[in-house]
Amino acid sequence: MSEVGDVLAQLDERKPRLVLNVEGHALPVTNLDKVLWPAAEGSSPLTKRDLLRYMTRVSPWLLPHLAGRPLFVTRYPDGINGKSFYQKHWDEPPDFARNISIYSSHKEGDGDYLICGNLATLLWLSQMAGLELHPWFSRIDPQPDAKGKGRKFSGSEATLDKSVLNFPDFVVVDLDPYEYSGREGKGEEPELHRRAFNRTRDLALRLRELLTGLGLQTFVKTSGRTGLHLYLPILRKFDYDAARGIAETIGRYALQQWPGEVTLEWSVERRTGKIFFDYNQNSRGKSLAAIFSPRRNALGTVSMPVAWEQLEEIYPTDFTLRTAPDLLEERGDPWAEILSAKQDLAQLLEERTA
DNA sequence: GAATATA
DNA sequence: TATATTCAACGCCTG
DNA sequence: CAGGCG
Ligand SMILES: [Mn+2]
Ligand SMILES: [Mn+2]
Repeated sequence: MSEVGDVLAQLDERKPRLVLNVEGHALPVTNLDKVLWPAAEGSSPLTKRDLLRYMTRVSPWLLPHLAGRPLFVTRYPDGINGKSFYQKHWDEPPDFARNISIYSSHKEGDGDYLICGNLATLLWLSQMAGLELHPWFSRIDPQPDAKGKGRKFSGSEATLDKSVLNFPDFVVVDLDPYEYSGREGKGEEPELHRRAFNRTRDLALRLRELLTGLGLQTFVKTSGRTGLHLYLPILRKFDYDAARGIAETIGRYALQQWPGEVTLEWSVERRTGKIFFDYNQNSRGKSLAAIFSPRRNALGTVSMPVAWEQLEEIYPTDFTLRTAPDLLEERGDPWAEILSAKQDLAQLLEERTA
């Protein structure tokens, strides 16, 4: 039996706690019937067992996207309505998990970061109620496009600066609609609604047209909450600062082209009515919710990749812990080849400035 | 959620 | 054995 | 340096 089928069969045993055998590793899992996503309008509750099943089923598509990337999580031990917190470092991760030492400017010293390279690590994070996965945009493997870059990440800022971890695989754009439905409580973030999502979708389609015109291939996914994530895969010739500069340039162009739709404002209140073009995540140690990551959303939505041709037919709530695995098995992952579609921005800039 | 301390 | 307490991030920008 | 922000 496949590893996925084997773990799913073990999870069918209706005990509240089990010791899973995952690829030969013993993994204790507890509180399997604890509700992490309470029942909402039109949806039954989702438990920790449901989370483990979901992660197991999507793992064949998810793990390749996490390979070699430092990963942190948002933990919700008491469910999505309970207290949550980020966790980047683990004292003593299980022996099947990989930990690497990376310099941190904040700490002025080294810290250990987790890299998730197997199903056991993924399910251990679920047991820790690490629902939301946040992988870096850079990774430790220099193959195939960063062969000369350093592979030592600790000791000093200078060492990390010149290492492969300072060179992201993507320029990313986070599109967050700040059009409010009017039903939000005071001080709350805008909730998902049709008009705001449709505007965000239309902006994404225009951005795609712009980038296609420059000969660039872009990938799109739902964030799992209200907006969209655009990823532009690049050869690792530019560091994070340069990637951020490119995203900012695209953002300034978009603001000038569509001033009624786009905002680059850092102040939340000044974003009202517009779509926040967030280029600020192009930074070492920052992240967006991973592809296929569950989110803090009443319906149990996940971040789902979408083919551009399908973007006008979808809505973020189409993709949940319940629905995404079947869809993935039917249609496959539109992002599967993203690392084979890396583009030479250095050459493009050279051509266009020449 | 887990480790630790205390009754 | 049961309960209480503590802990779990950080990079960048602006004033 | 503190506070805002994601
Ligand atoms: Mn977003
Ligand atoms: Mn954002």
